Amino acid sequence: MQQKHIIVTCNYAARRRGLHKLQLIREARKTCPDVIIVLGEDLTRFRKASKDLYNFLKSQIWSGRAERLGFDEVFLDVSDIIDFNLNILNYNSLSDSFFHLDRSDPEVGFLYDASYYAGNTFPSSKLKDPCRAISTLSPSFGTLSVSDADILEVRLRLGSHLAQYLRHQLEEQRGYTSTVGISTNKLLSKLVGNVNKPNNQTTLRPPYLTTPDIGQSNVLMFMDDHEIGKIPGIGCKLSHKLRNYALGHDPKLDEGPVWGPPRDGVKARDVRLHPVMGPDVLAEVLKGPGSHKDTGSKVWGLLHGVDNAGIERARIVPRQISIEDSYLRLDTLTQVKKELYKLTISLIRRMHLDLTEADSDYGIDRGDDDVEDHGKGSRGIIVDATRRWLAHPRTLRLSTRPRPPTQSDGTRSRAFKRISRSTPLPSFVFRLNDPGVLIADKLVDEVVLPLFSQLHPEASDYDLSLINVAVTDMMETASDNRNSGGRDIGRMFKRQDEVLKNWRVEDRDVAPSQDDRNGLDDIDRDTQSMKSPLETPRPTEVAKGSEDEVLHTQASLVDDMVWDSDDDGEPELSGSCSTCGAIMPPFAMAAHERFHLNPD
DNA sequence: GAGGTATAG
DNA sequence: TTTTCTATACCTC
Repeated sequence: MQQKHIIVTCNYAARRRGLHKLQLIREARKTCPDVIIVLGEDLTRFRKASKDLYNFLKSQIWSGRAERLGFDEVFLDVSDIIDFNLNILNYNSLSDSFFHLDRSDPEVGFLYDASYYAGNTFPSSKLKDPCRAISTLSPSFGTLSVSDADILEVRLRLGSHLAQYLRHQLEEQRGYTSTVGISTNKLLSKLVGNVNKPNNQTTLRPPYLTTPDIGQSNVLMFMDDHEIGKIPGIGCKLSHKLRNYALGHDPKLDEGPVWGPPRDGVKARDVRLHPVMGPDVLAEVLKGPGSHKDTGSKVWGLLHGVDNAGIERARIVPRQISIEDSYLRLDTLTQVKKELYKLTISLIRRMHLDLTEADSDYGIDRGDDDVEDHGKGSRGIIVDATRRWLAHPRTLRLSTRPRPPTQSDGTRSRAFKRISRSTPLPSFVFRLNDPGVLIADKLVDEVVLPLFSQLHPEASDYDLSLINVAVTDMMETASDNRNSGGRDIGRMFKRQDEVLKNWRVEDRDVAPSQDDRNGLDDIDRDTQSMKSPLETPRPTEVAKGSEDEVLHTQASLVDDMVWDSDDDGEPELSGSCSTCGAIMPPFAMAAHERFHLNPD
């Protein structure tokens, strides 16, 4: 798929032929003359497919904990499902197990063989040893002290079967193939998902701890062989510093333009086993602008497969929406105005697509927020008084990337940084029955151009390689509950009175003044205390998807470890739906039941 | 709050 | 040409 002069992404067939992401078009054609390149400028379809993928996967799990990573990956926390099935597992007949997918309906689920893993494992099992570790789980299970390692073994097996089931459902019901990793946290499940791709799944086998009787931890073994830069959370800056350090260079004496994979061969083990290495040394090595406070211990954890980050529910609305374009040359005000106008039109359209929904009672609708079809043409900005805003951004930001001035000594400065200015977003952009073109026009004149002048005060002393226009600082309208999985709804309703003071949820609603906003800031979940997966090993799955055809379908399943059933913060004033288990205030249940009866 | 850095797909 | 177009979290001031 092409953007500008670049192949931005390609499917596995193309990769097998030697193509890769961010490759120049001409290179790609040379490598693979019969390549089919499609323009990939309009991502509307992909956004929609991504949303569909996410909603589908989320609908299959109990916890509501489904987190997106990009368009095509989803982490799922399925701990509760695994624990439920673990508790009712009959160890005398593992081969004839039934996996329950519904707490209250024992008919819902599938048959499976709990004496082995579904799909691949890492390390791969040469010989199928179906009964390993299970011998210790005797019929007297209840009175025996079963080791954490044995429980983890079974939980991961269950996870592997659930993953296989979900992948099958995804293919049957949605037509997406997928790749999945199953482990106890996001880091491990994502990485182990890479072991067999595409269209496959891999479970990271125990032991997760190194012990005298069991032996070396598979987690360490697995992590140790990873290139330092392949570890999620260690990007090019950190890996560069780590490489320099591990190779014995004085970080200050680092020289040479480090580009591409500069120096290879530095693995996680090289850093981990480096003399005197530890969180403090790492903190020292990695410190610098842009690194966060905790970098040392964070990276030290990553090297050991430790990742305490929980799986976060996706938000109803994004935190920001931005539209950008890059240019070979952009240095006149006339050109700039034209581009700002184009970007602003796009931005308004995206705001309507992603920040509004069809109006409906209780905010519990049939999920039909498909305004996409109306929003396509460049002038086709939706004008629809029956829609309402899900969130009002309060800030508009304009960023540019000035082309670095060529130095007199011929050396081109490498700095390629963005600069930005922001300002409150005027409320006229929320008028749903004004033509978008007029809104964009007004916005450019009154807000965007002044911002541009702030960024570039000299009338014609700029050469821009990029412009970005963004809206940020979303104020969500609290009557929507669809991303809460039921958990926060009690709290949201408690706040509704205050919220309604500020927001007209109708056609002409206007953003409240900044002074008026009440306690919406801490609408986030209570902070949970989390344990290290290695201290308390419990299975997690990550599913990633195959990158086939049009759709990148990476779904990551993470089976718990973060949430215990006793602290999920459900509000007291709520009932739960007998069909789907969603938690909601009693008065919302009637409408919710109608939703089940009439799904589309 | 404002502006910038780092990371990811 | 460290590139494309986004999105997020977190840093300092």
